[in-house]
Amino acid sequence: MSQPENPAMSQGSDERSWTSEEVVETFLDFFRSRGHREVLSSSLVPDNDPTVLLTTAGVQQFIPYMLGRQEPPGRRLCSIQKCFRSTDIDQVGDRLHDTFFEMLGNFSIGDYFKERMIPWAWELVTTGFRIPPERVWVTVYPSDEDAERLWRTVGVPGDRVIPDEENFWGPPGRSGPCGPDTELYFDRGVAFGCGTPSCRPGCDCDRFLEFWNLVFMQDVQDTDGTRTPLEKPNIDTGLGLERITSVLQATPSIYETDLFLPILRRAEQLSGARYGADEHTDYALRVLADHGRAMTFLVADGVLPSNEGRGYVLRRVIRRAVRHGHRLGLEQPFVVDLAEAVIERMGHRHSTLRAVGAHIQEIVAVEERRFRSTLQTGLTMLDRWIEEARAAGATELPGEHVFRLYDTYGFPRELSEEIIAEEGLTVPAEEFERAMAAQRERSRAGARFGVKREERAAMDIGNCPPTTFIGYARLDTRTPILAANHEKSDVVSLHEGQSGTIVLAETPFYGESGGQVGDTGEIITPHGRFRVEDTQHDESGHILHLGRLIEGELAVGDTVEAIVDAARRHDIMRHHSVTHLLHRSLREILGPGAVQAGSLVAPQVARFDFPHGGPVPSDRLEEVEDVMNRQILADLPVLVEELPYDEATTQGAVAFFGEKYGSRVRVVTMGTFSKELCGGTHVSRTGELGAAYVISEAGIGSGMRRVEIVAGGTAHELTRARGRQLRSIAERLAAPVDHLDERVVGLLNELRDARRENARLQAALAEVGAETALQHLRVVNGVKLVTARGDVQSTDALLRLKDAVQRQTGSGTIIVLGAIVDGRVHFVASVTDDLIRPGLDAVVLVRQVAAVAGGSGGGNPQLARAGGGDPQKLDAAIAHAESMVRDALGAKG
RNA sequence: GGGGCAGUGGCGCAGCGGGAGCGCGCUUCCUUGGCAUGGAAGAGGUCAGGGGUUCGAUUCCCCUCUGCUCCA
Repeated sequence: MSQPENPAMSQGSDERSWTSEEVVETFLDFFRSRGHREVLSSSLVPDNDPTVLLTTAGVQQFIPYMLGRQEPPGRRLCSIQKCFRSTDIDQVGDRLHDTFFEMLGNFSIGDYFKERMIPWAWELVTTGFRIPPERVWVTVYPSDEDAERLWRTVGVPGDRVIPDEENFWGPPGRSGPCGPDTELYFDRGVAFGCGTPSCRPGCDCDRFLEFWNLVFMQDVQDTDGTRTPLEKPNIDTGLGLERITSVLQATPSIYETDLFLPILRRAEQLSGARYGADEHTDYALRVLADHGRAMTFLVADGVLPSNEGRGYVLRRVIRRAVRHGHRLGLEQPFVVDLAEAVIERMGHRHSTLRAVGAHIQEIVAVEERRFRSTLQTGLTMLDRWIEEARAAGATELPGEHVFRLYDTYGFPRELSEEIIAEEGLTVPAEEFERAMAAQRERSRAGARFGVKREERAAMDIGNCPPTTFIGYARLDTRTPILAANHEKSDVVSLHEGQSGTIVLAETPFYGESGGQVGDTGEIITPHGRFRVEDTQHDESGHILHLGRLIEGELAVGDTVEAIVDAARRHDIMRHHSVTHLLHRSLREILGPGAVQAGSLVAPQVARFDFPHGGPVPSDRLEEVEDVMNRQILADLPVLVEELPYDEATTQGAVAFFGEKYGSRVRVVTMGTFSKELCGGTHVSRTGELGAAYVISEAGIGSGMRRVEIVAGGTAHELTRARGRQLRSIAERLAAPVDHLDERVVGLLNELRDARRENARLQAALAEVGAETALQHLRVVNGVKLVTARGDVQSTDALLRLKDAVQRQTGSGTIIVLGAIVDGRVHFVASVTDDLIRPGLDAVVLVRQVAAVAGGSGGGNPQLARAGGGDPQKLDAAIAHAESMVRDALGAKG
């Protein structure tokens, strides 16, 4: 690229080139020296909001602070946040789009505001990054006069401050904090522009690059849309690392910065393609560069390929990479090398990449292998269709075919179209879209919605303070009712028989979380009893008791007795503790890849999902059981402690995804065997589990297995039930339980032998039967006719009887045989090829014969079978057969 | 969570309302000094499991299980 595009160069004041590391340090130094505390990037998997798929902005982890729900570690914060935006995933490959990126951000939690922020931003940009001031433009929200004034004050000329309606940062959901924002643009020069007089920031052309967004969070929006000013407004900014680096390194796009280039170079090396030589290969190389980073960071944060949620995002990223690698001619697996390049380039700032590098490479390699095999099956299908189309002289291939390939076999659409185009054929695009729309419609029509969550969300209990959970230590308490809800609206009282939701000041009831189901129990009011059928959390820290008033009255303000069903809770606690033992045992037996991907902890059973390539053989499951039960017999103490998050993870606790990332976390330790972050409830010694059994192991999706285990009372009931079943079987087979195995093997052998013997006897009987049947042989007009009743036990034997007769008579034969099998009439008719003519074949014969006995049948002209009807009429039907054939032959004369 | 596809000898697959097939592999024999190859004969299947429709189901319908896949 030519010199003048480098702002530094063109300025002539500073000719050194920036590295992205220097960009990061300059940013952090700037804000640290202004009282900001650096907070580590949170995981790409958001841990404080289950409704968000992946972390998309730096502010995400600070929202609880801004809403005043949690105490921030400081009022001035800054971070380099890993972000992932999946909405543009299909556009990645052009110069603009990417999925994974890093966001430099500074945040004010009710501390400084615009008056400070705008001058700082200007200072950092012009003095810190030394971007020539005349190349910076800004946009502001039209009514935000403060921002406009502040920009002018720092020295931005009025004609470079552009009002823009778009500059408003809405609340993340229906309600929440929001406010105007102001955006900084870098003017890359007229050479990049569209040349129109109206070209300015926000234009679709490449001239103006937005690189920094400053959000002034000053209002709170209600569910009905009204905004009220925040008492203490916040600042949230996002400066895209890739973009600012691209500006400072004067590259045509983010892909030529030192953040992407080493990865892009590796892709070049692997494929032999050269970046810059051809727009098509450039596109593919950029896909590899972005997706290489994306998949590496996703896996590092615990995401695994699957068919849903973030796992699906990861799967698509890896598959797109493979697909574009394929376009570059990469026939051999390569994503492992891509991951390696990313780890090499980024491991120094992201040490976890190095720590789990081997794991990352294994995961992506497996996914690549899987996808390559689906590519293979798709290719063979496509070849066949193309051949068929050619043979039929068609110029296009039905869109349904391509859709089917995509929907059913996961074969990429563009690849289909590419190959078809190479063969000189086309696919009508609208046909594909139509099929896709129809599929969506079917999908939607079949979907049902969960009612429980909707009801819960409708409850307006925002004014209550968060509920205090006391259920770790106690299972009952006295406490006031703070709010009640009935059929989606708040009420002050509930009447007998009404269902509703109740919020207490404090509660021993555990709200469903971390896989552990909610508690049940009772809330005893001064005048009534409320049956708690389930307990849930809402997003604002309340614990909701869902149930029904089974007796008397209940009013908000009542002081009540809240009593958890203790026996059920103890069953749940046992199953939660055994889940930890299982987790650790699985890792011991199957390897470190067996990390928790989901779990259900219920009173009757615990269910545990984890990634694993295929079925776990039963002997391995037994080993897992052995390990678990050894820990139970060792009666390990279960220690629960609250620790600062950092301390807990450095101690080696296994951190799941979705754990609370507050200042303090609960760590559950079982002897030296297991240590996990966990908010659930546990027994105090592993001996309380009694025993643990794996009761099932199954696949729940590709690469994902589910194990169900039971402990405590359920385990005891299970062994008892199994014992009963065994004894019952032993009794039936008249063998001691210890010898059941041999007995069954013996019986199966006997059965097999008996079947064979039976087949032999049937064959022999057919020969004998044939002799008898042949006594009925007649010759009519030169045709050999056999109509007879056979003495056989099965339709199969009747058929063999016919074969035996046929062998004796040869060609020119018509045979009609009938028999009674299991109380029903069956017929078989055969006509040799030389006799078949219109009006005379086996089907016609057998239908008419069976009709006499009230049945019907069919087959082919040579051989037909029929059945059903009245056994009494068998002889009459056979007699009819003979006269029928005589008529048929006689008519022909 | 909702859709689609598949489950047939050890492996890869065909068949798709009327007697379970093909290729590779396996066993035995022949050809050869031996191997590769070639030739011949043969063993091996509750057509995933359970219901239903039908005179008759591997085949059609429903459910379950298993695997693959798309969508949210």
